[in-house]
Amino acid sequence: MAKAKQSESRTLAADAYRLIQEGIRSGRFKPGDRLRFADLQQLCDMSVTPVREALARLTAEGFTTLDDHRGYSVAGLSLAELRDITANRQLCEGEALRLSILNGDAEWEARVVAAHHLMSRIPQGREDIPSAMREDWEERHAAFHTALISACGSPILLEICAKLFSRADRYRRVSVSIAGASRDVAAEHRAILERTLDRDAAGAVHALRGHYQRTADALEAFFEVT
Amino acid sequence: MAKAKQSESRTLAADAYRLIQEGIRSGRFKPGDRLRFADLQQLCDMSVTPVREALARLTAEGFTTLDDHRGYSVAGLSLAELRDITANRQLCEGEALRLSILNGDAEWEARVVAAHHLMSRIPQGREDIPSAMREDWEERHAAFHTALISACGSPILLEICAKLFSRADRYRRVSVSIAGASRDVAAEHRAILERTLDRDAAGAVHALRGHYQRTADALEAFFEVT
DNA sequence: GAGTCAACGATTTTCGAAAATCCAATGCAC
DNA sequence: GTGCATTGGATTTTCGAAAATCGTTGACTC
Repeated sequence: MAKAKQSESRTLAADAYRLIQEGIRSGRFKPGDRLRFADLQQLCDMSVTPVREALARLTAEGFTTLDDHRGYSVAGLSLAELRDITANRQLCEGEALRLSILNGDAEWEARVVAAHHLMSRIPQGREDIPSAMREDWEERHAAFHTALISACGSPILLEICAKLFSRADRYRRVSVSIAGASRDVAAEHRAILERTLDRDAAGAVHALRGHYQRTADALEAFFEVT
Repeated sequence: MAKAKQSESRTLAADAYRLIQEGIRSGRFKPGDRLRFADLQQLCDMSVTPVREALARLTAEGFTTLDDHRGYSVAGLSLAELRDITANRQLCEGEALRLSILNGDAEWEARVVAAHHLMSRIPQGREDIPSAMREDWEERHAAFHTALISACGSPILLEICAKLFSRADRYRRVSVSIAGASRDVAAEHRAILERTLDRDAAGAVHALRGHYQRTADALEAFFEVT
């Protein structure tokens, strides 16, 4: 009887979800890898049922794929998908940002400024910072982008954006080493922030779309080589 | 030992998914209803595991909601959500249609024309047609809208649109009786078709957005009364 | 009478094993 | 040697029961 202690969450299935997702995002499980239940049960220290539920959720979010009676695998990465994700993020987050600028109040502005500040306190481009710090930056980076669109007023749009963000995350992590090389990411973020606070919707959306485009281009260059 | 015969699909979980979704869309399970495993097991004639997997999928798609340790319920319907779904369909399907017009070839045009023809052969506005026929029309209606955007070149966008479509479907079914009352839905579809074949992207997108707006308005009127 | 707490019943969640399915390897006919 | 059916092992999928959890009832105190 495996006696997993349900450390942080309310169900074992939720723990399994986190563990497996982490394994995929960190690269422990590589694209295309088959995910055997026996292995995952051992990793998560629990029975098959919660693992199965976790995989169902991960599949719905595009992290894994399911072949009937052949089990689950880690979803593959491809240039085509990277471009597709980018295009849809530009569309959806662009619109969400536009709506936020239209609807957002002073509290929203405060959230955006605060999130940006937290992110700017950690240098991202440097190579020598410990990975724990990098992890921290990723988190604050995500928080900044979430704050930007948080006043759009559309729960569904926010959900779509969140899913696209976490899907894009896998691509970002593949190529951490080259990410900040020749770009001034901080300046791009500042530009988005300034135009947002100026309530310049068109300018802010343009800056955001450009930001994503440059991120995708950098990753694409990395992919070509590999 | 329940011996479900796995009629059409490759796994029992897939059968359960279909059965429960049908139960929700048909109104057998009403918004807010709690979905007890005991009931669903009896309905589907299978054990708890595949039912659980089906509910996980349905939850990811917005048909049901999950409270930890309190089980699943049918997602509620609300005016706010209807408006939200409509707005996002206008955004996403609008863009998908624009891209399709940009990229689509003659084969795509043929698919669109064919789908429209099939749909136009069934009168939708009439009250006295059997529900089986109405079911048929719904199917062809969905096929028409799918065909319109099928050449957009973005699998992710197509997936988003499909999910939004099936979510909107629940609202449509609540109010079948008033649907075609004071509108000429067929004319709206024709307008979309014509502008699409003319490769008039802006016009086609405008017509599509208007189509969804009017659909939502009609449903909204129904909701207000109820 | 209002409030707290323990025990119960209903329900979900998880388990470990059985059944079903797939893939690869083997044997056989031609 | 090639093609086809068959068997075996590995893996997924499903089962039925046990464990955990929640909401409620009822008793008890203040």
